[in-house]
Amino acid sequence: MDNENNLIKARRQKAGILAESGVNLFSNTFTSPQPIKDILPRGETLAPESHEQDGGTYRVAGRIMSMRKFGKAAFFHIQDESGRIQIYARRDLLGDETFALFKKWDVGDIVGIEGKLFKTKTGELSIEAATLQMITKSLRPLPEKFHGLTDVETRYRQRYVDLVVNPEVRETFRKRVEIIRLIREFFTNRGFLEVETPMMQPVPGGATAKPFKTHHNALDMDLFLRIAPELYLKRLLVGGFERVFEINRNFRNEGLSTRHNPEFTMLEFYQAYATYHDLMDLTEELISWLAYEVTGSMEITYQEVAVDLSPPWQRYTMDEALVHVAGIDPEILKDEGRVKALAEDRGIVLQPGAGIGKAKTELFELEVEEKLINPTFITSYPTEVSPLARRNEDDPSVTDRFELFVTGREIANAFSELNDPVDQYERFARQIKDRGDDEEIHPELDHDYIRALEYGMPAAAGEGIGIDRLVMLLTDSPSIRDVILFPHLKPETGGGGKKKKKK
RNA sequence: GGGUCGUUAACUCAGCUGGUAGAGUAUCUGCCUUUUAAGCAGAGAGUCGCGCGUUCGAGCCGCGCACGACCCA
Repeated sequence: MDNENNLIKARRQKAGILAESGVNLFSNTFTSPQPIKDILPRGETLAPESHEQDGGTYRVAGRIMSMRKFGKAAFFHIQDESGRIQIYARRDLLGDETFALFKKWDVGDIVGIEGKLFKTKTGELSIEAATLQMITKSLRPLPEKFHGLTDVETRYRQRYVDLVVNPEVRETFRKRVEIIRLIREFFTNRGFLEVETPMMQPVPGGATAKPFKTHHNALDMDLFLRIAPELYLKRLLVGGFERVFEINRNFRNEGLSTRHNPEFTMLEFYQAYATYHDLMDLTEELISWLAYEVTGSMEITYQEVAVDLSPPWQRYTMDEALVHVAGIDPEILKDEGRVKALAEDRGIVLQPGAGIGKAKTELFELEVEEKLINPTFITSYPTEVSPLARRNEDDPSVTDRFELFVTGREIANAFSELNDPVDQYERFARQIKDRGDDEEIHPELDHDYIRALEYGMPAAAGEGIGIDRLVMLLTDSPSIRDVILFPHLKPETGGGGKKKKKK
């Protein structure tokens, strides 16, 4: 072990001494401790420097987070999942032999304590240890108690340490769990069925993105990690499930950033006999409710910017947004040539085949998106950029689609679904024909999906909400890596001496 | 992919104009039975991310690489 420093050596030595004295360093006999949180209220009526008279013995287990040793006594804090409490250990109560072994305990060890409750003269509720048990000896020192662990790289790579020492990180991930639980509750209460569809797909579809490729050996066939569950969920509408949702991972083989992880969690839901207007109402209700449940208010702060999630939310067509938010003359929007000229004037490079719809979308992304701080629905997306959405009945150049933006970021994407198999086939075929060597568009057509549509899919609306970005918003987290327990990082091996040591 | 910044003890960080490595916490030893970042005295602990170069001499200057952060595409 060339990576051991003197701190780890000291701990190994202490562990050795304890083991020679008959201490089990990894015991599993201290069962069913009480949650620390349940004990804390008993301190409310206790006076400083007094013992609880009729409380009996308490039994707690957790990790030692601080240690103040004296010659013949010590104070330390232990932390379990629910909270933290101070323990007082004194030699005259524990006996010379036990106390001598106790002196080999370190911050980071996981231990079990039994004893009576009392309050110190400074008023802190504490347990006076009557018995002590080593449960797990820790061989690595925890980060320093005052500054804690702040190096983001180490925090992401060694999330287990981050979780031990940074309570706000534990809180963020508890909130993430709560948000997902509430989403399930919300949809289940509205008659939606939670389903699981393939993560490994022979033809990846439902989005425009580069997929990860894998291989099934026994079948000797390539498979792709899904970029979206959409086409399978809509097959379920064909099958007669009228309201379905799925919360699971999508995988996209693209760059990493504060907003992109190669695997990310998506909520997708589909409702038969509904339109995208219904989904706007539903989305408004869902997210404002989540904010209230999780943060206690619909008015939140994200990275020091105030965001009001109270309904109703602003709704603009893309053209309206270009006029009202970007300040573009509405006359220009009527003319393909002038829109393209404006786009090029703003530095946008349009592909040869691009039409007015693509140009408007590019202008929107450049001039409007980041200005949409409070939740805003953008509707009437050009058909050109919406291969799976239903055309608007009055204006076939746009689709019955919306995207939701909050703090300048896309949070949701929804549309009334295209269910005409002929139209869908033609759009797929055109995409494939025009794909060139674009890896974001799969060269094979999903014939089975077309076949499903030919059986008839009820009119429906569907939506996807990026859970990670939603959790970022509701937990005020600046990076997607702050809301994913184990975000993807490059391997830490290689020349780096520091990295090697941390391994 | 491009730019900027960062990487020094286990953790958090200093390190001047290039002159041979520092602090606090943690660790070890001694004292200490109501502490709260406990205290007092002492000690040990480093491949300065990696490599090449410039130089009498590099943590510091140059080039390349790795990893990370932020911004841009």
